[in-house]
Order: sequence, then structure tokens, then C-alpha cells
Amino acid sequence: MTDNKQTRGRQRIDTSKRRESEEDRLITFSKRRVGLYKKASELCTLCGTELAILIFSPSGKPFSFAHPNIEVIAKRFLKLKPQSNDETKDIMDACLQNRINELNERLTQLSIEVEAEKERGRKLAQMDRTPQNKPLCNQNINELGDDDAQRLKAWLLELQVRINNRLEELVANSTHVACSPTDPLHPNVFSLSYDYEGLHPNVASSSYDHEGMNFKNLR
Amino acid sequence: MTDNKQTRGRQRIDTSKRRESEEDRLITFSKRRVGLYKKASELCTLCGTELAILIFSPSGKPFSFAHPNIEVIAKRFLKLKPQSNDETKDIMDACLQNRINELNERLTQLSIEVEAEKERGRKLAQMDRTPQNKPLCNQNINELGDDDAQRLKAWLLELQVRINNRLEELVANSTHVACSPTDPLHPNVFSLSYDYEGLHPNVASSSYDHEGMNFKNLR
DNA sequence: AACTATTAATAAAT
DNA sequence: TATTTATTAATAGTT
Repeated sequence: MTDNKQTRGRQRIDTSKRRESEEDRLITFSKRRVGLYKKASELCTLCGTELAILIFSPSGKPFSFAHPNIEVIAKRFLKLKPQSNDETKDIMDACLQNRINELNERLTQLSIEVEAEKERGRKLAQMDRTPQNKPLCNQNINELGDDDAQRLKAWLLELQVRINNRLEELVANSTHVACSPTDPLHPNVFSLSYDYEGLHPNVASSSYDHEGMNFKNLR
Repeated sequence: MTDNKQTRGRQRIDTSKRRESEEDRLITFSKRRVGLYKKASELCTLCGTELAILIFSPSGKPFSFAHPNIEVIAKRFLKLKPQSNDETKDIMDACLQNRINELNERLTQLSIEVEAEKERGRKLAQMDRTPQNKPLCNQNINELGDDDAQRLKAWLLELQVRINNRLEELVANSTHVACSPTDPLHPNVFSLSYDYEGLHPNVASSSYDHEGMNFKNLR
């Protein structure tokens, strides 16, 4: 280093991009696999959960981690649908069901993010109240003319439609479940969670209630 | 807070103990599950790996995470042993094979830790060269009499035997694979990695070469 | 669900 | 591959 410091320390990297060089991928993989196992291990001991991880490395080697072991966890997943006898298919079905429920939760999360966006817009509008040159979405909704209000509403509706389309795409395209690294919707689209309470109305009906947008929250 | 600070911030917790209260377990689970998914997601995008996680929460609910999806990963694991037709059993076999290889890597790690212990002993010996009252293991091996050298060697052999026994125990006890939270050998016994190059000679032969200890490294 | 003060993980370099 | 820093990232306890 030309600096007085011995190293530059940890550097920020773009986690939404694949590492460029094969060497970097291998190094990052071996470091982060250890980190992932540690996190998984701690989750098991702290919360008393059962957990399995299966990974294929960048070079295609299989790795696995499980507590108490893979067999117990596979069997518990199979038990979720005990009526069938094709066990492998049952695992798939159970996981598909999971995935739908996970998408429901993701949908809820997206609604929250939309609310946050609206809140942000509200704050920007308060910071700069000069009417000229203000983008439509930054203006206080109470100050909008009827025409502008209609355009803002249309914009929000389109946003909702795009989010909903994206969700349907995720359900339909089972080869790439919620996992485009460059997905503009969220940096962490992979993170899906499970809820056994059944389908979210929005996904179940597959017709999204656009009128349900909460314009009141825009203030 | 009685303090001027708003919160105490993150507190250190003992990750080798199960959280006491059910409520703490649930809260920790939901926070850390999100963290684990995020790490897994980043591993996938950064390194281009395929990965699946199956979890049962403290309350027994199933959760899953996969990229690109669970089916692809299960099939890749099945392909590791394509000759059989009982697919579920094949997954188990492949994972058992993994586990053995993982234990090999763990064994290598333990050897390294033994070396580190010896190095530490050497440094302590250099700091205090007064011959009287020095523990046997802290003395420079070149300064030991024949008698003491024999006793030190015996102690190291016993340590190796205890490590080896522990490893055999881990292989044998498939209900609790390398996972006693209070395991004295290592705080993160869960973390096992995979190496397809075959069995470590020490595990394969099940007779440990005690004479192989590298006394030269003691200096 | 958000917020902070911390602890923990890790990118880069060795 | 293991270690060492200087950083960034995760999260425990709290509201």
C-alpha cells in the first residue's frame, strides 16, 4: 500500500453481479460457504431447528450441510403430503407449495416497499415546495390539480401492475424462481419465506385489486 | 436506558446454547432465516452456484429456499449415483458419501489445529526459559531429556487418539452428525465441506498413523 | 417493523 | 490454504 495502512481492509462489492474472474469466484465461494455453514449451524443451535443445505460449487462439486442429517429433513418434507407414494415427486410438490406461499409473503413485502416509496415521495415534496420543475411523483398530492392527480394515480397503478406481472412470471417460470440477479424489483429476490396459512388472495385470484391502492397514505 | 445511549446495540450471545425462551427462539429464527437466505442468495449470484436450503422452524413449519429450484438441485444430487433406481435412497447415499469426505476435511483441519497448539507451546517456552516449574508442554523440545521427550510424545499421541476417536464417533452416530453444541473440539463442528477426491487415508483405514506426528515442527 | 450500538463476516493482500 | 487488517454487513435488545 502507498498508504500508511497495512491493507485496504474489506471492500464493498456488488452482490448483484457475478464475480468476474474464475479465481475470485472460487475464493469467494470457499470463504462464503464456510460463513453460510456457520450461520446455519448457529441457527440450528440457537433455535433448535432442523436444516439442510445442498450446494454445487462454481466448478460443479457437490457440498452439503445438515442437522441432524439429510435423511431426517427429507422425510419431514415428504410427510407434508403423506397420501402419495411417489416420494421424489412429493418433495417437489411440497416445495412448490412452499414456493407459492413464499411468493405470497414476497407480495406482502412488495406492498410495504410501495408504501415506503410513497413516503419517500412525500418527504421530497416537503423539502422542495417550489411548484415549477418538480417531478409529478414528488409533489404533495393535496397540491395536485385533478389532471395531475389522475396522472399520478395512473403511474401508481402501472407500478402495481408491473409488480403483479412480475410475481405471476415468478410463479409460472419454475426454472428461474424469483432469481434474476439484475431484477430491478429488489436486490434480494431470492429470499422467500413460507406461510402455511394458504394462498394470498391476490395470488389465488390472480386478479389484482388495483383500486385497493391506499392513496390516503400519500397524505 | 439509564445511559445516554439510545440502545445497548447488538449484544454478544452464546451461539453454542439454545435460546432460553420460546419467544426469543422465534424472533431469532425469523431474523436469522432472512440473513441466511440473503447469504445464500449472494453466494448464488457472486459465484454462480446452485443451492437449496430446507428448514423446519422451532414451531415445526417448513421453509425452503432454492436457486434455480429444488428440483434441479435434487436431480443433480441424484445423478451423483445414477446406477440405482431408488432415488430417495440415492440422495441419502450421496449425502452420506459427502459427509465422510467432509469429515476428512475436518480431520485435516484438526491436524492444523494441533500444529497451532504446538506452535503456541513453543512460543510460551521461549518467553520463559527458567527450567524449574515449566510445564512439560511449554518446554523447547531440544532442551528436553530423553524421559521428558517420551512423556511429551505420549501426551501428543493421546491427543491424536482422542481426536480420532471423536471423529469415528461422529461418523458412527448418524443421528447427531458432528453437532454437539458443547463439543470441546471446535465451536463450529457443523461446518463440514465436501471433497470428491475420495477418502482420507486416516478415515479409510480406520487405523491412525500415530507415528506420523511431525515432531520436527516442535523445533 | 425500525432503530442503534455493537459484534461478526469478509475483501484484499500476504 | 491460513492469517491479517480495515472495512462493510448482520443483528441483539429495545421501542
